[in-house]
Amino acid sequence: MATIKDVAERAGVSVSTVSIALKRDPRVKESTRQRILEAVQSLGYRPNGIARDLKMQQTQTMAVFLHDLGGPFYSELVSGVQDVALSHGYSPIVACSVGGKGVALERLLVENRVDGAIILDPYIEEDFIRQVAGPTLPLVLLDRDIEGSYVYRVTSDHEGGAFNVTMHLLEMGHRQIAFIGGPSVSVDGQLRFRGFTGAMKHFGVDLEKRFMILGDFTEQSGYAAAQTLLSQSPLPEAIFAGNDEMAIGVLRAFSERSIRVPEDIALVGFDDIRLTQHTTPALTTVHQPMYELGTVATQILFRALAGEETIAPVILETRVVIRASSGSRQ
Amino acid sequence: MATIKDVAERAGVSVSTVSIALKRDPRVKESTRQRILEAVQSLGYRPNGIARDLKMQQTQTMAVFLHDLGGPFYSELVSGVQDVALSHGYSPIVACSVGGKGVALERLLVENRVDGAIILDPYIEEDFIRQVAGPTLPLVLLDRDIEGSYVYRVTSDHEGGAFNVTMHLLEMGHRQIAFIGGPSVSVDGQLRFRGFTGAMKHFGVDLEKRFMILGDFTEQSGYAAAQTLLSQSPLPEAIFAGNDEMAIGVLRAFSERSIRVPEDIALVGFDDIRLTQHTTPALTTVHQPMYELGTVATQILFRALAGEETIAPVILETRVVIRASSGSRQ
DNA sequence: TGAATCTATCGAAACGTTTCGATTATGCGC
DNA sequence: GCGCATAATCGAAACGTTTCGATAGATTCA
Repeated sequence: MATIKDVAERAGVSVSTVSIALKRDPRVKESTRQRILEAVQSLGYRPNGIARDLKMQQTQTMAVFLHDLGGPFYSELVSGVQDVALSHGYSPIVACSVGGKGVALERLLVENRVDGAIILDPYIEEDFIRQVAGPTLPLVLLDRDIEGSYVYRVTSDHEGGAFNVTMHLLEMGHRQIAFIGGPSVSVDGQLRFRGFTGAMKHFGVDLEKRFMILGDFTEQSGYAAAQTLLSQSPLPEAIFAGNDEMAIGVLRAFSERSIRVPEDIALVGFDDIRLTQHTTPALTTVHQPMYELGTVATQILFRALAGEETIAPVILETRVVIRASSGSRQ
Repeated sequence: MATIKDVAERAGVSVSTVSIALKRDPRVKESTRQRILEAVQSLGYRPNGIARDLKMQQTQTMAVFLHDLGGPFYSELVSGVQDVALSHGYSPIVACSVGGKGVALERLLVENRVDGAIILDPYIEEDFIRQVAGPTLPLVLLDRDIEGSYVYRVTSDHEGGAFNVTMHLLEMGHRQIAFIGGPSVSVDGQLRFRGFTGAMKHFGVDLEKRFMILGDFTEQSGYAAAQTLLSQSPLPEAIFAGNDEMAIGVLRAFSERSIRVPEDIALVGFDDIRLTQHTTPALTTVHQPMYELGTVATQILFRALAGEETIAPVILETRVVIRASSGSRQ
C-alpha cells in the first residue's frame, strides 16, 4: 500500500507538501499540486485514516449502540442520527452491544476509537458507562436514568404515554386491567408502569396483584404472560402490554384460544411498531418519536463535543394511537 | 488522557515493559506486573486503540454496509455476521451507505479503517467496489454480480425461489399472473424475474406485457403498481410481487377497493419478512436464509483475510412458504 | 543595493502504540 | 568468587499522518 511518502518521492517534493497539497491548501503552487495528484493516481495512493486519527486525536466517527439491531424501530432512530451526524461531517456506525458487554463496546468506547456515542441498551452497566464517559468521549443515553459527567440523557415520555393510554382504556369502560411489564432493569418499563398506576389511581381503580405480570419485552414473554392470565379466572377486561412485541404475543395466545379482541378482552401496547397496523385487530398503542429521538440525541452529542458541559435531559412527547384493539366495553 | 508512557513512569519501568506486561507476557515478573496494574488503575489508563491499529496495521474490525438499516430482515443478517465475527475476535460495525456514496464508505473503506467488509447495497457503484477492494481489504458482496480480485460473492437462490413460488401459483390454477419487479439495478430483482418467466415458460403460459410492472421494492411502489393494475381490465388472476414490502402495498390498495385476496386475486411476495405472518390474509412468500447469509459471508471474509485468494461464489437455498394469500382458483 | 516582504517548500517532531535486539540483574555450578 | 545461562527489563525504531517553525528564492521598495 502506497503511503504519502511514496507519493512525495514520486512527485519529487516533501511529505509535508503532499499533505497540504491534498487538502487544496493555496500555499502550494498549482503546477506542483498537479504533479502530486498524478503521483497519487499512478500509485493508487489512499490516505491512511488511522494515522490521521492518531495525529488528529479525533476520529470524526460516532457510535450508536443498540442492544439488538433487530429492534423494530431502531432504523428510524438511526435515520435521525444519521441525518444530523452527516451534516456535521461525522459518520455514525452502529454496533451491537449484546449482553451489555462485548468486543465492540471495548474496542470503540474503552479504546477510544470514536469521538462519542449514543447508547440505547438497558443492559450496559451503569458503572461502565460512567467510567468510560469523559471529556473526549461524551455519551448520550436513551431511556436511561444515569447521572454523571459527560453523560447526557434523552428519553420519550413513557410515563405520560402510559398514563394516557391507560386513561383511554378506562374511558372505554374497562376497569379490571392487567399490566404486563418489561424487564426490571429497563427504566422505560418502570416509567410505563408508573404511568399505568398513576392513571388507575386517578380514576380511583384498585390494582389487582394477580394482574401485574412481568415480561421481558419479547413476543415470547407476552405469549407466556397471556397464558398465565388465562390460567386464572376471572379474566381481566383489558390488558396493557408494556410494549407492542408482548402485545403481539398476547394476541397470538388469544387467537389460539379463540378469545376475541377487543370483544372479550381489550388490548393495548406501546411503541407503535409497524406491525401494529397489520395485526388483527390493529393495535392501539403509544407512538414514540424515534426519528426525533435520534436527531435530538445527536444534536446533544455535538453540543457536548463542542464543549458544552451540562445539558439538561430532554423528554420527548409520546402520542396515543387509537386503533381497534381497545374497543369499548358495552 | 493518560498514555502508556505515564503508566511506565508511575510504575518506574519502561514503556516496553508496560506494553508486554499488559498482555500477560510471562517475561515480566509478577510483582512488577502488579505495580503496573496499580499505575493503570490510579491513572485510569486506557490503551489507545488507534495507535495500536496503526502499529499493527490492522483493526480487527469489519464493516457491514446496508443500503438502509431499516430493511426488515437486516437484523438477522447482522446476527449471523456478528456470531461468526465474534468467534474470530472481530467487531462488526454496521454502517449505512445511503445513495451508494457517503462519508462512511469513504472513511471506512477508502481510508482503510476496517480490515474487510460485507456489502448489501445494489446502489454502490461497481467501479468503486473494484477499486477499493484489495489484499488488505477483501469485500464480500451480497446479491451482486461483480467479479474482481478480492471481491467475493454470496447470494440466495432468488431465481430458484421465484421459479418455485411461481410454479406454486400455477399449480393452484392461476394463469394470468402479473409480476411487480424491483429496481433495475438490483440483481436479485432481475433473478426473481427470471425465475418467474422460467416457470411460466415451463408451464407453457404466455406473459402479458401489461402485467409486467416495475417497482422499487417499497410498499409505496407496490401500492402504485396495484393501482396501475386496477386501472386496466381484466385483472390478472394472481400477482407475484418482487418482494414482501410491495406485496403489502398491493394488499393495502386492494383492501381500500374491497378486492379480496385470494378470492378475487391471489398474491405472493418474496423475502418472508416478519410482517407476512400478520397480514390479512397471511402472505405466501419465499424465505431467504438471512442469518445464514450473514454467517456464510463472514466466513468467506475470514478465509479471504487468511490469504485465500479465490473463493467460489456461494448460492444459498430459498424455500417457498405457503400461506393463505395464494389460495387456489376454483 | 540592501533590507524587507512574500511565496513555495522543506525537515523534524509528535500522536501512542508494539517489537526487536540489546542490556543488565539474578541464580547456578564449581 | 568466577564464568555462564537465564530471567527481567530497557531503548529505539517504526507505523503514516499533520503541523510548526525554518529556509531558500523571488519580488518589492526606498
